[in-house]
Amino acid sequence: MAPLTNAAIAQALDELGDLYELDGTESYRVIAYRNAARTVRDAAVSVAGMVREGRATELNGIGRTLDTKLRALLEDGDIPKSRELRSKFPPGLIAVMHLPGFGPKRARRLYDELGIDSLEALRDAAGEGRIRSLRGFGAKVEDNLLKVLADGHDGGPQPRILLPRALGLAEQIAGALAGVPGADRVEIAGSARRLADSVKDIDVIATAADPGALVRTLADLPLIESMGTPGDNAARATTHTGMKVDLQVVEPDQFGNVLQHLTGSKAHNVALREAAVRRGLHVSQYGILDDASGETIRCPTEEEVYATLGYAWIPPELREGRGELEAARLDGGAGLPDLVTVEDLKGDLHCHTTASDGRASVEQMARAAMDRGLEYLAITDHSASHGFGNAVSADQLLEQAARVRELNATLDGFELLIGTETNILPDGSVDYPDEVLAELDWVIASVHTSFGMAQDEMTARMVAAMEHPLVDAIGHPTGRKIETRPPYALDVEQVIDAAARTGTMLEVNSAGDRRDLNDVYARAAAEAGVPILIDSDAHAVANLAIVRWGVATARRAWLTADQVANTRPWAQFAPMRKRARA
DNA sequence: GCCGTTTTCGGCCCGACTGTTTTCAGTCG
Repeated sequence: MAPLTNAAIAQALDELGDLYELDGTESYRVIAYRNAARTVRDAAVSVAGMVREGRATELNGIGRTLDTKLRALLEDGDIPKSRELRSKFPPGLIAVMHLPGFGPKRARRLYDELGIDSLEALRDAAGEGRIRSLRGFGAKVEDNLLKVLADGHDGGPQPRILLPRALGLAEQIAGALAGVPGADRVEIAGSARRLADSVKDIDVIATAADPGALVRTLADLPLIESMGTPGDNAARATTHTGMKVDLQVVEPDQFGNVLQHLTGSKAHNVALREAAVRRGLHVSQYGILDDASGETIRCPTEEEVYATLGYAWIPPELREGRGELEAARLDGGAGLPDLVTVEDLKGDLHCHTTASDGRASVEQMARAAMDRGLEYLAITDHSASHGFGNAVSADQLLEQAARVRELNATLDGFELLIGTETNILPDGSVDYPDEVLAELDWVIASVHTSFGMAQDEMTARMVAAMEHPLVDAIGHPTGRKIETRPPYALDVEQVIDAAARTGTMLEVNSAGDRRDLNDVYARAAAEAGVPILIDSDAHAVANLAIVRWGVATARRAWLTADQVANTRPWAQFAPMRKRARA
């Protein structure tokens, strides 16, 4: 049987949590399953492997009971308790439970009292007015339910907006509000501020002499489609693209508390508050209640919030409950990393031109890179067997190499490199002859075909490519597309090991729908000593700027400038290439 | 179910909102 992926294990734990919740078990057990599922999903190493080695309880939130259940899952393909509870509740009930406004209690009563076992049965019952007959349910619940179903909710996770688009909206809104006379501080909070892969809604927090003016300005913005009923100090709006926007205008003396609270993440805040309780402090968005004095400490800035709790200020990108609190402790923490910035980047090692599927010439890309202040740029058009855009034959590539070298000779203080993004074929070979690759300055190898291979085959394919002495780096190593395509089946742990062993760099591709490696894997790779690249993969001049998103992922991966290879000047980067070390 | 600078037992973040209710349960972030 194929080894279970972390995603599959996490799904099994979430399912059992759902079933326990329907069964009415105590809530802390359900929370424990959700926490464990999250830990497994975020793990950079194979959890199945850890279970087999008897090390699963080293993972945060996995104890002896869960270890036993995971063993059963790996050995028999299922958890006995899951099997038992599945026979007790119809599968459609979990979807009912996950509808907005519903939960385990309501789903259970609908099942027990009306026999509702699916979304279809629920829709029928609501249409016939049977829901409102139940005690505790009324006409409003029924109306809202029909609306939710009409909106296409199916009890699954709601689609999220990619960060570039969401942050673009948020920055427009915050910028407009900051320009209102009397507006003081205006900040974006939430997952957009943490630069997460995707965002559900936008939170904006402000201080202002005239809060009403901010609310009115928000309502009048062209990108706003509708407003909920605005209060004096808060409003909820919806953009034409369907994004929810929450604005809160708060008192200056608790701005830090609110900003910290609304930036999250939930996991970070829970960990922060649990640690605070042990020290007699209770954290909320309104302040920090000190048990000893009975006083509530209000903080104008986030720095004061963290300092009051005994921590250095923590960059939002790190607030995911992944060890940042321990590192930030003022009394003996290891210290937080000095995170890489866009300004640290000295070169871009992955871009395309009209030779393959780009929209600009070599010269245009080079000039644009120089205008951005970069010191080097590698032209890496797609290779001979590429299926879309123009395929570049070996001869064409060599001709392009000559042109690039000629142009490079005319560029003062800039290194224009000729490279390629060569395809990794299913057998792990690449699609140019070695003699051609040897003529180049730089080679990225990427998978663009046969995504459906089994994990061991795909891993072997990737490792074989890394064994190639002329492959300097692997592009978008897991192939995921955020919100639309899962990564291909890949043992990333093995890929990282092979990268470290062979001296192959791993890319964090900056495309807003890729950001691949992701934050978890990029962190693991850097910790294993693998040099990380942050590349634009630009297909047009303007796209060179999207390294912003790659840097965002790198920061969420705790990366310092030193761990990112292309923060170095060319003279230091050049000898790091595998071809220069042979 | 997990976990330990009070604890191997007894805790486990904090508050808002909604809809249904005469005081609160359930859900959400």
